[in-house]
Amino acid sequence: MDNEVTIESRVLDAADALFYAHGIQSVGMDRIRDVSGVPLKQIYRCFPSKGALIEAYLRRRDEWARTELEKRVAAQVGSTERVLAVFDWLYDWFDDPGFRGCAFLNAYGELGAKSPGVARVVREHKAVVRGYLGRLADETGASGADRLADQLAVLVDGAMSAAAVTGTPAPARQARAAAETLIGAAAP
Amino acid sequence: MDNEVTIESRVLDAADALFYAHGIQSVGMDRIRDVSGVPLKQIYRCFPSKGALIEAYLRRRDEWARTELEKRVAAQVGSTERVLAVFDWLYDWFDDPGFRGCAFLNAYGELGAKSPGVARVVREHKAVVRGYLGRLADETGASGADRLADQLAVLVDGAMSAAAVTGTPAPARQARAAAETLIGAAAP
DNA sequence: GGCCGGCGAGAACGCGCGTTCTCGCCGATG
DNA sequence: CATCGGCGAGAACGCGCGTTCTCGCCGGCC
Repeated sequence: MDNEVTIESRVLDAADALFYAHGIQSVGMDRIRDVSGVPLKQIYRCFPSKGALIEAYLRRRDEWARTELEKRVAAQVGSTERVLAVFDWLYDWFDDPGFRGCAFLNAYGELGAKSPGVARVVREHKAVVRGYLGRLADETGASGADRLADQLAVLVDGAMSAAAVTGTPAPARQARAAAETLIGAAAP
Repeated sequence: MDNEVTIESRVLDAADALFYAHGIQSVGMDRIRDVSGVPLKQIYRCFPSKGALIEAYLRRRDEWARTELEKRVAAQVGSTERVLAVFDWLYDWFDDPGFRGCAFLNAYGELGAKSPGVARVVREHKAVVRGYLGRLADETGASGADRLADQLAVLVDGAMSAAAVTGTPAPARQARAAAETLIGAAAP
C-alpha cells in the first residue's frame, strides 16, 4: 500500500507551499485540504493536529535544505570553495520568485513564543546548520575554525533575513564576500 | 488637554509589550485594553483598526531603535569604535531577558505577505538602518564603504536572528568580531 | 441479492477575535 | 431641578478556523 505515504506527502506538499508562502497562522486546514485534494478526515489521520503538521512541515524543510546544501557543497573541491558554495546556493535560492525568507526564522517569529515544539525544531535545525558550517570551517584549516563557523552562521542568517525583506538576492553576494574576507583573515 | 497623547502612548506601551513578547496575531484587542487600561472605544478612536495600531507600534520601535543606537554610537569617537559600538549595543539589547528578536523581522515573517503596510514599514526601517551603517562605514574611510555597509547590515540582521533563536547574546560578539575583521580588510 | 463497514463531502460546533452597539451613569447646562 | 450628551463596561455580532459529526454512497462478504 504505497498510497499511505503518497497521501502524507501530498498533504506535506500543500502545507509546505501554503505555510511558506502565506505564513502559518494565516493558512487554515480547509485550504490545505483544497490544495492537497486530501479530505480533512485523512489529513487528521496522518497528523493528529495542525501543530503536528507544522512540525512535520519544518522537519521536511530541514531535511530538504540539508541535502540540497550538501549536494551543492559536494560539487566543490577546494575547502574555501566549499564554504563559499553555501552562499552561492543561498543566492540561487533567494533568486527563486517563491523565496520568502527562512522558513525556520519565520516560524520562530510567529510561533516560537507559544509553541515549544516549533521552537525546538527551529533550534535543532539551526544547530545542525551550525554544525555543518563548523565542519566546513575545519576543512579550511583556519585557526579558530569555531569562531569562523559562528561568523559564517551569522552571515547565513543575516543574508536570509535581508534577502527576504529587500526581495533581492544581493545579500547572498554580500555575505559571500564577507565570508571570503573572514576565511582569508582566519588562514593559519 | 494632554490626556489625549497620554492615552495614545499608554495604548502603544501595551501594544509594544504584548506584540513584541507574544507575536502580533496572538494578541487580541481586549488584551491590549486590559493591559493599557484604556477602554476599547478610546483605543479605536486613536487607531481606527488593529492594522493601524500595528504600524504605529512598528514606527515607534523604529524611532526608539534609531535614537538608542545613535546615542550609543555618539559615545565613541574613533570611526572604527563607532561602528563596533553598534554591536556592543546589540549585545546589551540581546542580554535583556525580554529580548525576542528583531520586531521588524518578526512582523515581516508574520504579516509581510498579507499586509503591505507592515511590509512597507519594515522595509523603510531596514533601509534607514542600512543608511546609517553606510554613514558610519564612510567615516572609516574604507575603500568600498558601500560594500562594507552592506556586509555590516547582513551581520546586524544575522546577529539578531541568531540571538533570538539561541536565546544567548553571543551572536553579537561574533558579529562584532566579524565586523572588526571586515573593517580591517577594507582599510584603504 | 442483501447487509455492512468504511469513506468522501460538507455541515456543524465551539471558540476566539476585530469591531460595533447598548445601556446605565454622571456632570454640564438652562 | 430637569434634560441631555458623552463616557465606560461589557455584551453582541459576524466571521474564520480547528476539530468533529452526519449522511449518503459503494465495494466486500454470506
